[in-house]
Amino acid sequence: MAQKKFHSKASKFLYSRYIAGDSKREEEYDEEIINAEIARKIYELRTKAGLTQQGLAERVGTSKSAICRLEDADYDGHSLSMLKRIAEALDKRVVIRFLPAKRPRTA
Amino acid sequence: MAQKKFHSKASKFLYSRYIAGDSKREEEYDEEIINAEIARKIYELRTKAGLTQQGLAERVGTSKSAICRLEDADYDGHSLSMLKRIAEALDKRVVIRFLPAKRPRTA
DNA sequence: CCTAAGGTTCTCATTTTTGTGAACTCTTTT
DNA sequence: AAAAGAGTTCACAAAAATGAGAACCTTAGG
Repeated sequence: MAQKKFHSKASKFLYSRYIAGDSKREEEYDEEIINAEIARKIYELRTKAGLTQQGLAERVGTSKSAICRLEDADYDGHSLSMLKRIAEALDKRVVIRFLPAKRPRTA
Repeated sequence: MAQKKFHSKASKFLYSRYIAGDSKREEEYDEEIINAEIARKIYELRTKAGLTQQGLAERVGTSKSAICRLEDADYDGHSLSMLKRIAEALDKRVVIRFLPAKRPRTA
């Protein structure tokens, strides 16, 4: 039934970015990495909850295409309100933190 | 120069909510509490960085009134993109987590 | 082969968030 | 007292996210 496509996009993205060794522009990618991480987390939580995109969509009160969009690593439009809705639907809560900017510098 | 109004709103909000003993509807407030927390954190980070709303606004690339809005505990429109901009301006990074819904139940 | 489930992508109307300036309060400084 | 600095609030235009349906791909099953 399902496709063997895990969170392929997110992974692929993280890989290509991290391995690329583009260390000088890491900061620029930080933003995109956060998006990819969120996408992956949503995917993870959804599948672990045994839900299809359709199923989660119903719980959240939106459409499958909207869920799909959220699980796209390239999606840059995450809002806190949506994350909260997702979390609630999966019996989780969202926590936001401001941590010191990681500057691994020369790895 | 400044006003002696700390993060009064955030505090007031958290107080009134927590102390109210409205324990049966805590979940409903969870959402609002997150907003209040974000507002407080932004205020905290900004002042600790020795910046005025105007100063932070310039770094972020927006107006003082926009910053003021973000520090309002009742503001419900936080977007991840804005939080990332704020974080970047303050040399921080945003971390999002989905934690198990806290159900302190009968405290 | 045909069908259905799960997922992806596209488009577009609607809703929400952001940007901005103005007006106002309070406080400190000159 | 007047002016300037910091913060708040309001209103409205501009930009961005969401809602939703349709079309499409792929795999699993009958």
